[in-house]
This record gives sequence, C-alpha cells and structure tokens, in this order.
Amino acid sequence: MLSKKAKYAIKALLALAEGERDEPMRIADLARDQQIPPKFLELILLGLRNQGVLRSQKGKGGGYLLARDPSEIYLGQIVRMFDGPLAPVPCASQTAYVPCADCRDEAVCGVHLAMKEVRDATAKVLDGTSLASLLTKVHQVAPPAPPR
Amino acid sequence: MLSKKAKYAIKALLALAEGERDEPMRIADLARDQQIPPKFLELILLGLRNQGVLRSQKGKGGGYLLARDPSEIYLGQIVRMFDGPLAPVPCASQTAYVPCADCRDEAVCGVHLAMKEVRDATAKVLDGTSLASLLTKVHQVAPPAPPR
DNA sequence: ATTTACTCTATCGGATAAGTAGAGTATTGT
DNA sequence: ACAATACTCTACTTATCCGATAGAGTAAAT
Repeated sequence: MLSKKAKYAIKALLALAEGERDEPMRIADLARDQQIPPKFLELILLGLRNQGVLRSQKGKGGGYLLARDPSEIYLGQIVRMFDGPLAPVPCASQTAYVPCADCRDEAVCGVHLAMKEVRDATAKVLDGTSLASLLTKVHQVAPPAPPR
Repeated sequence: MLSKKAKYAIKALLALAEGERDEPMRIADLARDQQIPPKFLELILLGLRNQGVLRSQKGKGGGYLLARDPSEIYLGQIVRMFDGPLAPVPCASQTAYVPCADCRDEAVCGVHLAMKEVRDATAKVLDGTSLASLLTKVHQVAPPAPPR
C-alpha cells in the first residue's frame, strides 16, 4: 500500500515538473491545487527538500522548485523515501536487505523466491519511471494546457 | 509490505503441498516446522479453510489438507485474502476498485498511471505463481528429500 | 520593520498488525 | 460411554504507525 505521504509527494512533484521552470510554487497553492492538507504537505515537501529532491526559497516570491531535471527524478527514490523498501519482505530487498529470523535457508524459501520476483517487477516500474516520462504518458492522454 | 499472516500462510501451504497427499498435518507440527506461533497459525489456517483453500479433519489423526491440487492454488488469492488488493492505491485495483476523493480526473493522474503499472506487474507474478510452480522452482535449487 | 513563506519539533487520535487466551465442538480409539 | 485429540471461534491486549494539526522559529524581500 502506498502511503498518503508518498502519493501526495508524487502529485506535488508532478505539479512542479509541469509548472514553469524556476518559478517557485508556494505550499499553499500546491495544497489547494492538488487537494492536500496544507500542513501535511508542508512536512512532505520539507522531507523532499532535505533529501535534495527540492530546493526552496524563503520570503516573498518564495516557494519550492525541483532541484534537478524531471527526467532525473525517479519514482523509486520517492516511494522508498516515504514508504521504505519496495520489497514485500525485508529478505527480498535490494536496498535494505534483512534476513528473516524464521527462515532456515533463504535459497530454498518459496516466500523469498516469489517475493524477490515481486520486488524486481516493482523496481523495474518505479526505478524506470521519472517525472518526465510519467508526464509524457499523461500528455498522451490529454495534452497540457499551452503556456500563454 | 506482506503481512506476517500472508507470509505464514504461504509457508504453511508450501509445507502442505510438499508433504504426503491426503495425510493431514497438525497445526502444532506445522507451527514447529515453520517457526510460526501456534495460536497465530491456528487463526491463519482457519481462514484458509473458510475460504475453501484447505480442508480439515477433527479428532485424532486429524489436521489440515489442501482442498485442491497445488497447481490450482495461486499466491494472488492468498495474498489478497490476508492483505487486500495488490494495487498500491485503491484506484489502481482490478479486484477492489475505489476512486480517489482527491483526484480530479483519473485518466490524467500520474499516480494512477504509474500505480496501475505496478499493480499489473505484481499481479502478473502472484497470479501466475501456483504452489506447484513455486515448489518446482525451489526444487531446482535443492531437490526435495525423496519419500521413503 | 513588516510581511511573506519556509523550518522544525511536538503532539494526538484512530486504525491496524501481531500475538494470546480460553471456552467450545467434533472425531477417534478403547 | 468416555477420555484424549485436535480443530473452531470470539474476544482481547499491546504496540506501532499513519494521517493530520499546532505553534513557535528563521530567513528573505520590499
């Protein structure tokens, strides 16, 4: 299950990726546009900033900006950041491997085997999807409003 | 994240699939062999029975048996039964679709798009893996102890 | 100086997961 | 019949975490 934090983070990042480049967006505006509780979004954006995904600008005219190109921000990083490893069980995780206490031999564990396949399939999708590529797909359905 | 219930369920089912056909296995034995708290396993097996995955036999010589062939029991059913839909978000679920309250238009929602891909990839693995096929894979690594 | 807007820590209520307890029921063997 | 075996079912406890909110603090712009 994707947490609300991760979900809101992706929504906000997509909005930032779609907006004007180097035009900071305010928390309040993002929250309103994306239907996210403002104080909750605040927390999320702060986390993204501290991970180096976003930059921020204080004071009037301030707000948040992407810290790098949308083609270099992958969903895998965002989801892991808020929800932890992609693998359904720790023993199947690539980035945060922890063995199971109740497992005699991992090489012969059916759960391990099957869940490794799930984690690989998930990682293939999320680590292969950037904000830019996701926006492209969205725009194939409905083209973006042209900037004036 | 896979719940312990789902994990224990799969482990127990694999043990049953590997054991003698039509030889009931006792909760206590399964619990000991698979390192699962006995009373907790009790609950899990009861659930599997009530879903028609297992049959049970009371009294001396009793225990649990698979209700159908291992090649016809799929991980997808087991995981859904204990952990709910495979999709990371309800709006991406095939079997339990629920729209998001905070979503203006699903067709244009990046989260929806990406998570549908994740759910499809996960479903492909879990609905494509039966107890029998999983055991086959395990046995490719280490052949089973031959029955005496 | 004042306004704007991000920064950070603390807190709270509710839900859920994991596990435990115990009384009840059906079946088998003697 | 009756005792032993083993599943059946409901209720409960405990801990943890998620989602959300509050409020004081800091930096930048005008």
